[in-house]
Amino acid sequence: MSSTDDRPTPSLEDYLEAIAVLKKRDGKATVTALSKSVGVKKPSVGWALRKLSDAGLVIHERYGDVELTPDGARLADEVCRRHKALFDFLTDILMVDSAVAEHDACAMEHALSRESIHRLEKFISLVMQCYPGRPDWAAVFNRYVDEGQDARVIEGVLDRES
Amino acid sequence: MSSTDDRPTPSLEDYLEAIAVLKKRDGKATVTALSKSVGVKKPSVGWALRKLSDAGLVIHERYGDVELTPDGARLADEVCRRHKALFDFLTDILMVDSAVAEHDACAMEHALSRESIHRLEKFISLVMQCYPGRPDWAAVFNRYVDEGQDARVIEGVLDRES
DNA sequence: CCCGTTTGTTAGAGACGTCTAACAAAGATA
DNA sequence: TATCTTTGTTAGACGTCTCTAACAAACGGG
Repeated sequence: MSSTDDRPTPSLEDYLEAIAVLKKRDGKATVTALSKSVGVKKPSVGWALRKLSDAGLVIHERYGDVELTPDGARLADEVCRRHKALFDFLTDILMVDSAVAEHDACAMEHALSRESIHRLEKFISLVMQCYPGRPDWAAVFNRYVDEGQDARVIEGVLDRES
Repeated sequence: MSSTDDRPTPSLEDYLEAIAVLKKRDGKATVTALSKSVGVKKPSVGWALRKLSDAGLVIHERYGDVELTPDGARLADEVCRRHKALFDFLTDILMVDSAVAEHDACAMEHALSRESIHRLEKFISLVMQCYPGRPDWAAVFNRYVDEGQDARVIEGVLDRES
């Protein structure tokens, strides 16, 4: 029954993700950059940083840059992974327009349980590696998911079943 | 760029969906039933009904049952469709546990653009009808989406490309 | 027909997340 | 160093959505 775990609110996850992205892209995350990136005014960033700070997810001293704590970094990575999986699925598999996919991924990334995200990632990589599916897709995919096998093993399975 | 259109808030969409489901299941939607179904207290339902009523989506006279206006019914149907597509994808294709899928679908159903939902529905029906994919899945799927062809046509495409 | 139960509503409070307006600190430029 | 600009913070308001407590209408059995 533990599907969504305990996460920061969607809003706070957005800030967390933006901090991670900015740090990777620019080397640092400032209030102004966050404000632009998240699409809110600066006082809202201040509010969020206070919240994240209280939750032990960021370090932010007055007028300083924003740093992620280890917990914050871990959570930010998770959000980014969810975002990427959804975006990849939408663009690579459903072939949705990339701006729309970005938008949808942003909105959905807060709602995916660990179980679903895991299976979605597996699904994407399976489809990517192994376009030409064959009869018992369900069995193949299930095996892939359960055992985390790579493409070669799948190929064996497919051969066996085709 | 019109991807998400203008929708009621996620919260109001939940109420709208619940009304539609209850009307289908029980023949009517009462405040108490909505309260249980949505998982909020009755005054919250009252608040939502006021909002939906102001938006012209439901009719609700004091102490009476809730009725959907045509606009409300249309929107409710859209939400249900998004819910179903996500749920079907999670269960039938990703094979996520159905309780988890239900939970995730509920949470994501507010975030899918028309474009994505359309392609997702097509994808599901394609996979369902035509499990054994073949080489150029992308081309096949694109054609299917663009032209809304049924399984027989797809089979032709597949034959041509295998 | 009266009374208890169920159902629905009103009033008011409170968390979340945003905004504007005004101010304070830092940094650049002369 | 005095000032201008950029950046960040504070204070306070607002809209959404929820809750609890208290009350009012409707309903059903005696």
